Amino acid sequence: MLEIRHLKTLIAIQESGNVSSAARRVHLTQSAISHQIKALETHYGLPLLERKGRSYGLTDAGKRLAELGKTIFSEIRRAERDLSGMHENQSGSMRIALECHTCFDWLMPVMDAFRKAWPEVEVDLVSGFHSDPVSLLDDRADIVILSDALKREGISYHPLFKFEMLAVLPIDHRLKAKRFLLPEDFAEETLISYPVPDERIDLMREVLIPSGIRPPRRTAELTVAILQLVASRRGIAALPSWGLSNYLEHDYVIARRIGRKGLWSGLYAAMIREMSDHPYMADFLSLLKENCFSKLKGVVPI
Amino acid sequence: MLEIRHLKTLIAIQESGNVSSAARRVHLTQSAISHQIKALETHYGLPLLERKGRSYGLTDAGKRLAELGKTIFSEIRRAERDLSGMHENQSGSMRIALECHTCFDWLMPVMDAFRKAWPEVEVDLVSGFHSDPVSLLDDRADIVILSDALKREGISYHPLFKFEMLAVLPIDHRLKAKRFLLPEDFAEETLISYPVPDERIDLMREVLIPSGIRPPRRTAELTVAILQLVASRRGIAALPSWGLSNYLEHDYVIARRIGRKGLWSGLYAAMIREMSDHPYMADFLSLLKENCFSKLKGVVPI
DNA sequence: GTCCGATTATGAATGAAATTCATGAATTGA
DNA sequence: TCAATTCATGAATTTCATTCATAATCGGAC
Repeated sequence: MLEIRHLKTLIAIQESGNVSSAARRVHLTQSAISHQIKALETHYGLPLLERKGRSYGLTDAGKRLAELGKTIFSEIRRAERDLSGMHENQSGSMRIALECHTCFDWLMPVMDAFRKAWPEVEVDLVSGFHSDPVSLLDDRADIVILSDALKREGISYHPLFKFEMLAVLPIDHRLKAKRFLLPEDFAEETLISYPVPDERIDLMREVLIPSGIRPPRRTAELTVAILQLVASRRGIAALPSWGLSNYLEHDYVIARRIGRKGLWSGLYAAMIREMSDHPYMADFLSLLKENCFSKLKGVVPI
Repeated sequence: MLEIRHLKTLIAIQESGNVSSAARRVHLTQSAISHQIKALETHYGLPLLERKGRSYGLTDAGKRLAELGKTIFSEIRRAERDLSGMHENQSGSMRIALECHTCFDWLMPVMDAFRKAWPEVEVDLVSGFHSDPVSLLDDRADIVILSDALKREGISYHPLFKFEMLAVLPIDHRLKAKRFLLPEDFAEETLISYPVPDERIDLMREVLIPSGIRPPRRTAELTVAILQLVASRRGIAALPSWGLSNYLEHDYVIARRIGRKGLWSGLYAAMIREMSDHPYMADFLSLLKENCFSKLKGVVPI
């Protein structure tokens, strides 16, 4: 009766807080999830979801099953790693290139976990950015984390997640009363960003350039440095929501939506198609996804 | 990809030593098992079964997955017990009646495990035998372990396993050269058995009475006592193969097949249909089955 | 209050995929 | 060598999870 897929679903619900986005996460329709849960509930004769108006969470029983799921998945991964160890190909290289500066923040723990699991694989971060990041796969990198998936033959793209870019303002900024910012609002501000060309900045490419607005820019290498500049009123920035929660909670800065619907961006992992068969690559990908969804607030599956 | 059912299958193969009987165990055809294993093998790119002529077992990879299965199932059972604990009905009674004397031997560990898991349930062994054991369910027992499944309305029967009854002889018996015994062979022997009427002895009911042979009988309450009497040449007995392996290995007695095809008997658990819904009953049943197949040699699913 | 948007529930239809069926090949024991 | 087992495999079938279509529910905006 109980199947792996049920546990996957429950965990997705727990982590995303509602059925619809859990459905997206496990690549099913909302209907499928509802049916699954209902089947489980009638089987165990216990409610698994708490449907109290807006707040929608797992009951104790649901939580217990989600917990079961987590231990089971970690057991499965351990076993599958052991299996991979019985293969020949357990050594190799993994050069990771990042298009997105902020990604350093969550990539580190993933890399650590990976190194533990695959001590024979040589992991490297490829620094230096490129106008066509995919071309790095030709010689300099084995996997590229990038935000635009321009398909190219022979390259496989693995969607990681979607997230919102928020405008970051000092706490007492003149725009703080607005619920969301419009392109005009940026006209008189200095935009603080990573040191990359305009077209590599989502806010510029998607919002400001189309509106003909070109605010002065100032750059910093590290996310914390950008935030510090914002906090000290040197300008405003646009950063992924998931990198911000800590600073927002401590009232270091404030964040506002960009445009009525928000400015959304997606992250993908790209690699030479043949590479994705390598067990260690598959494992890295699953570590990657798992980590995003369980650790990063506000990320949504693509 | 990997699913619960695969793990069930692998464990069944490991415990039964070949695909066909594993198939019976999981209530599938042999073909289904083959397909399943093949799918797993191509997915992991590793062989899971060792097909070396006669000896047919799991490879290291297969063993690793079977191990994974076992830990997963024990996790699942733990979780499901916790879920049952969230129910109201966690107390109750469980009076077990046995038709088969030898069953005491393997029932004890099951009862112990059960008592640990369901401390609130009062477990009792109902002693005293009955010509119609099912009728015990009317008032004196909640579950009956019996060897013949005469269906009765409102009673649910749960097949446990099938096993062979072997004739047990002293090591230097005159019949020791025979590969199997025929009814005539019993004519001059004393039959040592549990103290129950002729019709309750499989050997009598199925073999000797139909052949008009009525050897003298002598009885003992305990299996060890019967074996002792046999070893000291007071007669021969017929006992389930799974209760014998210890004694055979130590050359305390020898065992021979009864009839060319052997004398087979089946064991069932019967209970009032409504009872089988109770979570603790379901749990007891699964403990029961699990225990039979993993601990008893030579038992086959029905 | 009610209209709208978002979210969940549910029955029926669909479709993918697991299972069975029908064989063939391989091995063993008589 | 012949029957009897056991496993493998491609095709047919059946099962059952998922999707589709739609209703119900709920909260917030006006």
